[in-house]
Amino acid sequence: MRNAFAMSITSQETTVRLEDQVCFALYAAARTAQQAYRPLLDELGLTYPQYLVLLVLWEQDGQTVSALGDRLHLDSGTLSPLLRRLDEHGLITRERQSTDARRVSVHLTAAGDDLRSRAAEVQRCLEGAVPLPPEDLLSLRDLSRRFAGSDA
Amino acid sequence: MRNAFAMSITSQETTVRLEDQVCFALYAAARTAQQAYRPLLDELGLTYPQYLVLLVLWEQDGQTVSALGDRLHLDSGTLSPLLRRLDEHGLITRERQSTDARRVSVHLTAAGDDLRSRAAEVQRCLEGAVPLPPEDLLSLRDLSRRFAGSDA
DNA sequence: GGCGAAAGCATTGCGCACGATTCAATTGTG
DNA sequence: CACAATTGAATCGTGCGCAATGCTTTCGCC
Repeated sequence: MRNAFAMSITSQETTVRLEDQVCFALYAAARTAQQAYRPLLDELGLTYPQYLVLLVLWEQDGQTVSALGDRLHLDSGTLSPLLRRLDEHGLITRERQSTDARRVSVHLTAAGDDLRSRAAEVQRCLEGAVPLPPEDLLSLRDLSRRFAGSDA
Repeated sequence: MRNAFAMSITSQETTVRLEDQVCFALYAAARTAQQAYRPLLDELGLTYPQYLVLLVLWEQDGQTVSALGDRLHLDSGTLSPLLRRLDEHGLITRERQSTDARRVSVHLTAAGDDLRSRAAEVQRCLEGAVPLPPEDLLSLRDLSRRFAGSDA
């Protein structure tokens, strides 16, 4: 609103600066985070979204596709091919539920379960690499959650 | 290391909870931000990264591909096809510099410049839609910048 | 001037994200 | 029971993101 008058004069006036934008900062920070994970996850043959799926399955095995999607805020259009690749890599299996043949439950294989301890090492490697003090990380996490959780 | 013993008993012990992770919070928040922009940018025929490129060009026209990449933290593998689509949509033109034929400078067309005022409207629509108080948004932006800026 | 190294950009390949659509299976309703 | 509506997952098309590769151009250095 504040530049309403200036905007009416010439299009040169509406300077929306990139660096002022919260959304761009989030966009850049999220990609920075994934880049930090990449070299470590490469050794496990995982992408970051695949790692997140395993994280959810390690918490509780045998969840449905839509349950995974609820946790990760992803739909079947993203998860189905991702799960197919995890299946092809031998980390999970998928099977239609007998009680409701619409649902597909996702289960870890032994190989998928074995990655858990190696993934814990990934976490330890990254904890030391973050340049922000712990209290700022907590603030960043909580603010991000509130930002994202608002639409849920 | 703290769960090394427990880990040797059963793999159930290394619980890295998804919701505790800063990186997942950033990942989810960044996608939430893009989803907030999407319906508004759809009316302009833009994606969010395309909008960011135009934002940079509205600040200063005629920048090179690598200059845009520096601002947005994107490489030519991402920008080249994105710029080609903006070109095909008639919003920008690209031309090799005569002084240095390696460089390609990107210029707004009249149509690209006209989008500027409509984009300002997008900003105003979103400002009211964000559920966080302004001071929290500033905190989120600055923490995100520090998180991302550390690797620069 | 010649020539190897580096810069700048384009292309390719793969894996997300997401809207839209499709399809089977289930649920709800009369 | 019939049948319309809904649900759950898969598929498709488009557009990022990014590593790897290739190619032209420029620069550095002799």
